[in-house]
Amino acid sequence: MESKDIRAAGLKVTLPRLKILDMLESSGNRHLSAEDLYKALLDDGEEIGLATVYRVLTQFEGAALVNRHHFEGGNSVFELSQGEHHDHILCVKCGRVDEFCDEIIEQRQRLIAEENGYEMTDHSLYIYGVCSECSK
Amino acid sequence: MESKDIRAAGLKVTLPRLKILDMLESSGNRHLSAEDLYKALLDDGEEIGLATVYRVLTQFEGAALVNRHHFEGGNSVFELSQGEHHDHILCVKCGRVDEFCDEIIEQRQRLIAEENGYEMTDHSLYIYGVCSECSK
DNA sequence: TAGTAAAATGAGAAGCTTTCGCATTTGGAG
DNA sequence: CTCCAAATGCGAAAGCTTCTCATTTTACTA
Repeated sequence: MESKDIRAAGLKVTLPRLKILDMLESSGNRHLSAEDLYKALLDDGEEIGLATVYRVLTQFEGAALVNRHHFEGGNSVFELSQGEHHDHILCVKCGRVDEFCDEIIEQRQRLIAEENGYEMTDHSLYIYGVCSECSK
Repeated sequence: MESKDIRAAGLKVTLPRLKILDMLESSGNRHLSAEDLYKALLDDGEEIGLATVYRVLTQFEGAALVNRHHFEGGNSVFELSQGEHHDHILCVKCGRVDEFCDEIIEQRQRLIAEENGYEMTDHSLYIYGVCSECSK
């Protein structure tokens, strides 16, 4: 029950928003596209519109409840922003996604931003490759 | 005259392809969207179709003549792949793009891929921030 | 240098993801 | 319980990118 998170974001606690949050938590896949989420909810018998899914995800992103990623060659995917920041490494064959944190890279990024006269607001790092399963 | 590059890619040397290459070289902006390129060519009085621009850029990408980037929140941009690999830092206010290379980050990425059992094929790193001009 | 087959082009249609507009419904404060 | 602002659902519309196909161009050959 995370109604408080929704309320804390200044949003009304509505059925669609709760359902979307539930789905993000309970789905085996931590990285879902809006379409994935929409279909999963329909399969569960929910009545919801795709536009609502997009709207809510965008609001949740603004409220830092979810993170949006633009993986190569496709649509946005969303994940619950639980815990600390992390980056992603993905398999170009099977689509598998793994997460990692690397403090050294984070540090270098801050340094590079500074060296170039930027105040860093965000960054995105994706490593693409072939996972161990797919390279057998 | 880089007809040889086009030919080396197994492509016929056609007017549109030469024009696109020229524009990528001569444009002050190293990072152009397909639309930018298309409009710039029209402004130069060329007769070319947008579909051709997309097609050619995709082929050039396959031939490693250009690199395609997906900057946040928008369309693809292309740049001539001259010289060595580099990453990008962009201003979220004015859209300015700077480039940088960081061997330490490159190293860490290779290490992380290895640790996760991936054969790295590619990676993309974008740092977003506010540039010195815009933060005044 | 002309002829020819294959490849490339241009224009518009179509595909996908995402957003918009608006009438209807819902949440929650009073 | 009532009511108003906020949220929803639906279809339409907006980008960006790709596809289709008739026409043109390239590069090879005679």
